[in-house]
Amino acid sequence: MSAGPLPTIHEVARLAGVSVATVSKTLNRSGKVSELLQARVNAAARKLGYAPHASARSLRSGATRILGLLVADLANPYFLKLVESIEWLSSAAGYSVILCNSAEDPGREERHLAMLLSQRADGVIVIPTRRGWSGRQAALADLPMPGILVDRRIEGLDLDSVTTDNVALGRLAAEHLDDLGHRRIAVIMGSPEHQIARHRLDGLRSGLASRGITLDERLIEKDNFSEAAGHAAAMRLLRHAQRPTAIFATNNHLSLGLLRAIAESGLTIPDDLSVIAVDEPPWAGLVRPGMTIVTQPSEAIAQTTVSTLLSRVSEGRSGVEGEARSIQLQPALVVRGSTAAVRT
Amino acid sequence: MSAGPLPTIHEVARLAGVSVATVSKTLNRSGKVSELLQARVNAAARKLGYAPHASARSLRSGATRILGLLVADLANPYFLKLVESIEWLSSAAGYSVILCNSAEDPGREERHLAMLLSQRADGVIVIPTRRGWSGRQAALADLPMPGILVDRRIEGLDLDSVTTDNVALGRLAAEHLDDLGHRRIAVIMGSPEHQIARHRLDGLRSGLASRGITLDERLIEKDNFSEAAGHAAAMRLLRHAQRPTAIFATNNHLSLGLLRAIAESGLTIPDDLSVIAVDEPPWAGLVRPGMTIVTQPSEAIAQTTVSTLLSRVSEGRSGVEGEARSIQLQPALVVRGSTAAVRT
DNA sequence: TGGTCTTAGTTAAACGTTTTTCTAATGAAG
DNA sequence: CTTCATTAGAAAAACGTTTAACTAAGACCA
Repeated sequence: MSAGPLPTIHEVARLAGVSVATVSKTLNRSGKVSELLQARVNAAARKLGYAPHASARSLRSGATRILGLLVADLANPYFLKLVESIEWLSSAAGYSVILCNSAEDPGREERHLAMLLSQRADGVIVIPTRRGWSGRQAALADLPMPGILVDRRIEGLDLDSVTTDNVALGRLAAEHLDDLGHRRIAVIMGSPEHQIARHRLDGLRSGLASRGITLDERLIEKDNFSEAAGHAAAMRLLRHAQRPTAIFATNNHLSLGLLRAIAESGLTIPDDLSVIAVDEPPWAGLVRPGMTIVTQPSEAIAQTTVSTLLSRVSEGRSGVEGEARSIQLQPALVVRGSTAAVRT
Repeated sequence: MSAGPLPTIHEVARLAGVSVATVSKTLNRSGKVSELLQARVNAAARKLGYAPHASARSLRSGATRILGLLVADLANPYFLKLVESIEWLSSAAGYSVILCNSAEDPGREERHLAMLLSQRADGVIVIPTRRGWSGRQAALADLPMPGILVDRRIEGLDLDSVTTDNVALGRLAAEHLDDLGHRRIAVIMGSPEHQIARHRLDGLRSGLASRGITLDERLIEKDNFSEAAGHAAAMRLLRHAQRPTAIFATNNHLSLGLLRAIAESGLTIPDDLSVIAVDEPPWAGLVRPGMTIVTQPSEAIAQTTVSTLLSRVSEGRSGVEGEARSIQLQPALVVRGSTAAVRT
């Protein structure tokens, strides 16, 4: 915070003894400029510490090289991983990222979207809030720039999307538990209105069914996605007359609550109970025998998201409409010590 | 992604039957416009779905209403909390945030800084990387917009800063452990070159000293800040001939490693060992008796940061130089079950 | 009545780029 | 020696705002 006003392209041009057009062409490597003048221009620019004015540039050129990243909930470690990767990839591709946290509040989400529109972001990546989309798909559909949904899809909205195959995720858990001989399997599923939770449960159910096992509906705990809810649900399950031999927690918060409940009950994993969770929480190392998990391919999701969006961006706003790509990526099973063969 | 080109202020003006100046004044509530015309303008703007072009606006007005947020390491939960709060407060104040993660890489940090300069952010918030600042303070000092350092300070750089009083933090830990009668106190401090770690250690040492206790230098484990380092250090301490009765881990990653080591050793907290950590990690609930911690006031830090920066912004670039404010906020002790009176 | 003050509104300049159009110079071809 | 392309570079227009400078119309006053 010392220098006065920043140098403009005109001052660079004057110092180099050329026209502003030549400076622009040199700095952008567009058009033909002789070696000699290029050298003079570059020297002048360096000497003055010239930094092109992004607003002026985008006003004229129509591109901002800014991406909007609208996240439903930054506190969710899985979303955070996505944010990290997306920021990394975007900046590698020469784009800056405006971060917006909607904190699961549709109102904030809408305001942020309006801001990104005013900002003329070249593209918008949206991890949408769980609720409040019923009447507001329009806000996204009418966006004049390319947009892409991540992790959660919005029903009835014709937009590119990248998500985990959550049915497959549930099925992976089912197959693993069956392989270990489990029959009394419980699920802490979170909110039954949430599409993702439903898909995971469906996957589990159908996976078990295809092995000839019927999921006991009384062992499905539904509530919300908080740690407290996970804890409460776990407590109910553990007090059950016939305790389940395995529990599937469909989300990070829930599994944290589950683990706390198990610790408080003095039970031992996996001797008394097998546990399988979703995604690698940062504290996975704390669970003694290691956590068996089904993971979403966050890296690949980020990568696909950014490359799909950027390809739409370069297609131009004239990109052929009505053929939204909806990409599903496959989860993976990571077996560690928290699941074991059922005691006979 | 449906509508064609976005409407400009001219089209709003034409539809409302007024001049563009009148539209501008109405929308910005600057200058005098009659009720009648205001109504016509607002109606026209709404009808067309007009969203002012931020680049054009800032080109002319000189302000972008964008803040740059340069974070040393997004994966650090404490920094993440700061990011969340800062984004929240900024957006409440009408500013958008460009998020940059330097991932502790000075090179990335420098490139991001250049980008924020080009972007003409109105202000820049920097949580600087640990290393690589020796020769590069210039990059920050020469920034033509207000900047502010958070969490870490850079020696010899005359810039506003908001940090935790880390000496006080160490002292809090010292007093608590002394109150419980601990004498053999170990520290897992991370890198000794890191100012923050040094301050915390200094605080612990001086706190103990003022109670007449000398910190055993052989129980100070120095390495880096990774979980692995924390684990290794803990293992060494636990194997010590005379095991310490309490361990102070100065950072989130380190305490995670420490807890893992304790779990693997089959020791019980706090019966065999008291543990005190810094900051509330998301998995604090997993530790059975609850974690005793010294917390940094992340909310207050974010608040102070944003308000200080924004006041600098409104002071204008002519803000009186050379009187950088360096603000220190006080940590707090949260006593839970992981510390207990030493066994006699 | 004629002059001066306000006031609501318009006109036009300016912000710093990119890009289209134009110019002058060089060289090749006839 | 013309004529015609080709080329490197310059001049100028344009992007969409804000804002300074201007104008016309009342209102007020002597």
